[in-house]
Amino acid sequence: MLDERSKKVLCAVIQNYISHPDPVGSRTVAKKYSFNLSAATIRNIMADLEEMGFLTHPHTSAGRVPTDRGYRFYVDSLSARGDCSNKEVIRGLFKKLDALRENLDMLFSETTKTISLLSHYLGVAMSPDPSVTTLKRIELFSHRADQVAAIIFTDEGLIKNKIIDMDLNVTQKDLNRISGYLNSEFSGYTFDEIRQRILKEMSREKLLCDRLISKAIDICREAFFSSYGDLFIAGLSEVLELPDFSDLQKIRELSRAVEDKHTIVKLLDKLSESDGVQIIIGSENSMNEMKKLSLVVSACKEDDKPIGVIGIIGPTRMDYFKAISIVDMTAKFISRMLVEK
Amino acid sequence: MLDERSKKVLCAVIQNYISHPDPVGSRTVAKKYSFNLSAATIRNIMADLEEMGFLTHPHTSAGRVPTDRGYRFYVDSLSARGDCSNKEVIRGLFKKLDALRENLDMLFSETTKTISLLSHYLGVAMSPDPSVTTLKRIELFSHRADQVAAIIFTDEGLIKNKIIDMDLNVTQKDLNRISGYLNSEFSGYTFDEIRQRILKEMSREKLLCDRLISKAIDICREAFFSSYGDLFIAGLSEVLELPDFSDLQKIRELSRAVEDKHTIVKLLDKLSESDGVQIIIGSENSMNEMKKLSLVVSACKEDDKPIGVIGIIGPTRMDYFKAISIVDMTAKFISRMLVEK
DNA sequence: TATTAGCACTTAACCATTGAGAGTGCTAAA
DNA sequence: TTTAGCACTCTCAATGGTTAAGTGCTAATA
Repeated sequence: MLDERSKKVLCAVIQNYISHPDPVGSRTVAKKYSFNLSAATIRNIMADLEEMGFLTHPHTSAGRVPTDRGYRFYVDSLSARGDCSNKEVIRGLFKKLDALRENLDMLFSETTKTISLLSHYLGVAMSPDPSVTTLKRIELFSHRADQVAAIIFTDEGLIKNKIIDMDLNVTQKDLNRISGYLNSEFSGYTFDEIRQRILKEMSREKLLCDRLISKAIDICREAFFSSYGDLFIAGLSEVLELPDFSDLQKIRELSRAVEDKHTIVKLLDKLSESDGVQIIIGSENSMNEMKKLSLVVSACKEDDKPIGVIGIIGPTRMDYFKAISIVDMTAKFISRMLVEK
Repeated sequence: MLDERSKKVLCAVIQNYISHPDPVGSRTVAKKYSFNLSAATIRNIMADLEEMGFLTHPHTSAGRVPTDRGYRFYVDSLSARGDCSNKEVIRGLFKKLDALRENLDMLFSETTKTISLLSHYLGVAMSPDPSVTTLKRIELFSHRADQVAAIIFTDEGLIKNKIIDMDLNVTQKDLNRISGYLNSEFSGYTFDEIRQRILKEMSREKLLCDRLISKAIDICREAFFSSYGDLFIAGLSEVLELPDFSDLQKIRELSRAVEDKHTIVKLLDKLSESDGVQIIIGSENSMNEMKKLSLVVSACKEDDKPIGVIGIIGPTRMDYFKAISIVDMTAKFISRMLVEK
């Protein structure tokens, strides 16, 4: 449906627009990219591309600007991925290696900063959705009066604290028995599975007679009921330098999108299962707040277990090639690093 | 040095400017505030106030605008504090009561959101500087190969995880002995004191012979060496609605200030010792990034122990009265809540 | 002597006009 | 099928004139 020549013109328009935020005209394309065609011909082609929905007009006498569909075509044709051996990236990431040892949260938060510095867009990262992490061990301590502290270790190397309110006093001895029971019963299961099993257990009335075990189940319900991973975003000041966010209205939209972490979390959550770099352009996204932004993300995996999502948020007019290669490299780097450890 | 009338004019100018972001002229003051004086007289007074450094001129034919010194005078004369019984505030805060039970981090993060919603400025909160928190108990677990997880409970109710790299394998049994030793030795001391004691212990060569204890000291060094508290900031989209941040340059400055958490942490840290609401206006602040912003903060204390700092960051043209009362109430509310618990 | 009215002056903000420049669409010729 | 040419459209920046707000100063006033 698109002949070779049209494709080239489309890509030329997009590339030019990405590097230079003004609508691009037929003359520019004819001159800068060595088609042996006159401006008039290019003009005709561009008119066709517009009719097909790949380009638009801000107004009659302005050049062409890509639509989301245009970007999509461009991105899909960008097959050469990830191997832009950007030394800068590698060095930057190596420096962050230390942070990893500390804890995953630290790693993710540093990663977002690095990504944003490298890409000049927003860096995002989300630690794994707890529902798919696997319980390794749980330890319980009486904390303050009426409160129990649960320390949860996962196979992924995460440590989570939960403070649980209790309606009656429980001794440390009781807690030890409870944690013993929980570990023997639930260790090796994901939080999701544990939740489901708890629901089943609860229906067995026999167990409810054992006060301690019903207590244990209460604790579990609290401890494993945590919906989403943590979200990290960095680089707002970086992105405000872009001409795309030169007017107040757009900045407000952006800041709302960034502050409404819930939206982004839901979005990233959907993508955390898939492999490789994924791209969502503008309105392809179902979230209203993000309609004018694009996402380039990749899941990080340790062997086959998802251990988080990292990515870039930027304007639809984004340097997708650069973004893809940064995200790809970073995700692979983190995955590799975690396997080695 | 300032007669009663001048004071009143100054306050009138500032109040008007706070509620309405345009330079205020002599006519406005004469009309809106019932001085029985003509505009001309007000004009003379304003000229005097300008000479004394309380007001400025954006340009010759514009009205007056307060200087930082002017704001300072105004704020100092605002003695009626905190008792603006704002029902809204109270209700909003009560809702957050649940979050407290979870953990302090959650509480602080929610508090910033509430504060920003109520004030329409940035809400900030910093959890306590670890160096002044008191160790209640430490538990050690072998985590992954070569890694030990330290769970630190403080008297303040905080729980901290630290993952510590070990150069040699230690069994769980060893870890239990180590934690037993640490608890008997350091429980009840602040992190600062612990650090100092460790330095002393290390010089006693006798102990170094006991491999386990030297190991323990290694662990401590890692575990208690954490410089600052966590900083939470919320409400950027709120603050972008203000006319004070209507141009790009100012927004960039603001976003840089917000992203450079280190600067704010240092600033808040200085204020975490003092009692009551403290106010820093524009250039009174030593940090360059914050020269055009004001801070209204208060330390939260449990009995006499500092458990964090909360506050508001906004433009120098801030509704200080409202800000002060919100900060004061919130800080007192949190302090009270934590004592009761 | 303190206050006020009046007036000249300054400046920003708004508005309409203008011309240049960029780019298009269309037509007719190659 | 491609291209040259041309009329047309639209933005943008500069220009200039007008208005409104506000000042500072001076002279009159209570």
